[in-house]
Amino acid sequence: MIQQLLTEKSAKAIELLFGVKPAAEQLTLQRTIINFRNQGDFSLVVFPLLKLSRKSPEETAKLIGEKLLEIAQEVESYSVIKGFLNLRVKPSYWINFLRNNFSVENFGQHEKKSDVPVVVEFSSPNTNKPLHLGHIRNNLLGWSVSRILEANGQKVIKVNLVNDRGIHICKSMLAWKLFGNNATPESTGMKGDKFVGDFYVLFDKKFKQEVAHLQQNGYTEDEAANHSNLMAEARQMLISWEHKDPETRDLWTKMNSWVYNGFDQTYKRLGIEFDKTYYESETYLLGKELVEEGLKKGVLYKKNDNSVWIDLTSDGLDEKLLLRADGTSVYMTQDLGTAQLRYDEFKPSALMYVVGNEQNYHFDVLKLVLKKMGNEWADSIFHLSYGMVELPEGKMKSREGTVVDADDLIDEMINTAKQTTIELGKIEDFNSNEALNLYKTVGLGALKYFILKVDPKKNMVFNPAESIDFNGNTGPFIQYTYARIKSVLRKAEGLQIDFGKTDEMHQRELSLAILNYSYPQIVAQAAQEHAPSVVANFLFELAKEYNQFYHDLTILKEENDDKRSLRLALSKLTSITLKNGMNLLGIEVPERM
RNA sequence: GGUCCGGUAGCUCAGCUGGAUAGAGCAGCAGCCUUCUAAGCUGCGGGUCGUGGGUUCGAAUCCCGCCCGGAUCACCA
Repeated sequence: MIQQLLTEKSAKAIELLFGVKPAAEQLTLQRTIINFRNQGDFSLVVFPLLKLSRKSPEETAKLIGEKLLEIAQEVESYSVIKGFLNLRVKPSYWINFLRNNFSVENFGQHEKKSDVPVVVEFSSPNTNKPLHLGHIRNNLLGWSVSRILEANGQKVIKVNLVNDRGIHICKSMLAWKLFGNNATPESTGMKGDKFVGDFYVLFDKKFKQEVAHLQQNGYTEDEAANHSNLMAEARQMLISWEHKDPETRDLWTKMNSWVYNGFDQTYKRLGIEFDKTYYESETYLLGKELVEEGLKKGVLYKKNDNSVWIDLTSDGLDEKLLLRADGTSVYMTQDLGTAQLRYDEFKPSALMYVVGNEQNYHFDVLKLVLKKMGNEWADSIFHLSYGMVELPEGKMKSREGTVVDADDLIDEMINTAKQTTIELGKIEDFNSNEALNLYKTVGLGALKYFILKVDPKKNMVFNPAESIDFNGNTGPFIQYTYARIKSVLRKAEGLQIDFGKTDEMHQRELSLAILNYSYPQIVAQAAQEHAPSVVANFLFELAKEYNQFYHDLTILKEENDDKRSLRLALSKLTSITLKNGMNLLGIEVPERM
């Protein structure tokens, strides 16, 4: 890596000049800022070195620059501006890099690191309502982070944990039973998850009516809720379910299968799949044994009513319930159990959970409880906490009907892509199938990029009133750049790429080469930070750089064979980098658009 | 109230392991297609980086106080 090499040689130069080896933190080598790119490619900051040199910044920089010309064959020239030593790397270095990499299809893929997998859990929907924009962010993040880890040579197991049981599921079941008239998704022509979701909403509506009615008869709000027949029936249904009552179980199986059918369609459209799906109905009893164990070890304790707790106050958290007085488990108990299950099953190097930041506390507790019970592997638990997607006026609220439905949004994006494409007159020679594929690719590309370009940690704002852009820092911009390059490459087929004795490069060529060169480092950084946004922002920069290159220089019409070869190689490599990078975001890239 | 996260241009976001004159995109204005795809390129206007202190040769970036916004502190999941 050239940065590392230049840093090492600089250290050497300093040692030779001033007789002292500089500390690592005294050596900052950065990409030369854009305004001074004509002066060099990388810059060494000399201020921290003045203590060693005991000379002015300018003089120090000059001395180091001269010395580097002697001892670093990669350095072509230097210039000094204020306290910055700008170094120009010999073009032959980049040419050599291009020669070796310009047609490497898996450019950016790191070598396999180990067979020990990382387990990534994401999506984890409830089966009582359809997926919405928040789920989309979760799914895209989980998918993309998995791809990024894979690109870094790690083995990844993508798992989904479906929340398919509980009182909320019983609510939609009960509503269907009481008010559904045996309707089905087939009989109504509805998507299964939407169909079931409507009954969940219906339950809530009927329940509120009942409560309001009771309140009119003199009950307080709390009393009314407690006297609700509907709620009592839902609770009874949960008990029946837990007793494996056949009729209840049949209804449950039937309605869940409708939901899964709907989810599968959405996952497929998003291009997402899992290696393994867990169901809470099968795992919700796990964790009780762990609690027994914890009691024996004295890590947990029982209160008078027989409920089981852990005291985390000494760690700055609170007391946390793990088993109710009646011995039933809570969310935390289940999660302890599934974590243990997953650890036993895969012996992974890390257990990753892609879950919204509203659950930060939950995961702090989860990790701590496991740790206190003596599980060293608890340290490998990583909560990939992401921010909420909000509307300009704040949170999405189902009550106010402001929740942005996943399918609707996808439809809308594909539709906009269609309109835009037709307006621009891009598809005269496309057959209908090609055209449909293009709309899908571009529409989803816009949506996915829009979401993934934002730092996962941060909340983000989505304004339904403005459609997601197709120009500027967007997915379609990058896709367009790719298609543009492919068009050039198609026309260049048969041309020999052979850059014999090219020894000088245009600034645009240089920048493009260096950006591509840094892509593998970007992939590593994205993995380290668990941030697809790192890749997204890089790709935008690269696409922008290519468009400038494309605008300023000719490629096919260049008559000098060496220059044309260099530009074709740069084009080819850029297309590969764009494609591979977009792939890490789960975004497809069209050959023409 | 405790804990955690955030506050950068009208809007959406980069930059945050300290380094050069704080960057993009959108929106606005002005240009560039008989030339490899104009979903592109170029230019203009737009900033007390919430605020007050501190550390440093140097602070949007690190530390402390305060203000504002959000999340969370459930025998819901």
